Amino acid sequence: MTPQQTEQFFAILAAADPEPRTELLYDTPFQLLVAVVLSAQATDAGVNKATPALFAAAPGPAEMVALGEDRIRDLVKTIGLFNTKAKNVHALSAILMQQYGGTVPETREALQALPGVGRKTANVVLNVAFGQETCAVDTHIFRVANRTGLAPGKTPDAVEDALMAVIPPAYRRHAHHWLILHGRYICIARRPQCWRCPVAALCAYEPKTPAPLP
DNA sequence: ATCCCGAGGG
DNA sequence: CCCTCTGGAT
Repeated sequence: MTPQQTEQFFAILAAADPEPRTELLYDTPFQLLVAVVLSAQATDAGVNKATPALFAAAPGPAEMVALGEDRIRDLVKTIGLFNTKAKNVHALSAILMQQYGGTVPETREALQALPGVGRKTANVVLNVAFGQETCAVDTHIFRVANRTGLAPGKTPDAVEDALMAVIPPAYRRHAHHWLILHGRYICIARRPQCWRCPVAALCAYEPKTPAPLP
């Protein structure tokens, strides 16, 4: 994709959502962090169902530590990989209390040192909670970057590097948001909805899928 | 490369 | 019934 096409690509996605909300959907960076840790290999619907009760019981890291691993596990039972996730959420909360005064650190290194937090989760927190110009390459963005030809790469890390190299400065802050929504609702894994895709003309994916018969 | 591991969709 | 879903650690 040429730089002009890349510019157009983002201009079109941005036009669909010109002023993405910058307020957190969760009350605090801590709750966002926990929600993203829980979202690994899980559906967003499953996480959205479990988090209200979890955060009602433990809104911050102090309460999460007090709640204890067993009760956390109980509250996230309906999500896959719940054993690992309960352990990580509890351990991570304890570290925030011990090392960061109960706050969420704002650097990639500190975030990635937390249990259950890898590069993708760290990048989401940095972007969504702290407004940094990072792009978290999850399966949605990995697929969109490769399928469209926007920023091809064989590994998520390679795609992230490619994205950071091609995203025009004006779009860097919200590129993550626009790309993930595009992947979630239009450029779907099984059956991309090319017939209603706003960037189909710029996309390398072939054959473009036709609209389903009524 | 393998394990973790429930819910929902096709 | 089989597969995927906003991964991370070993």
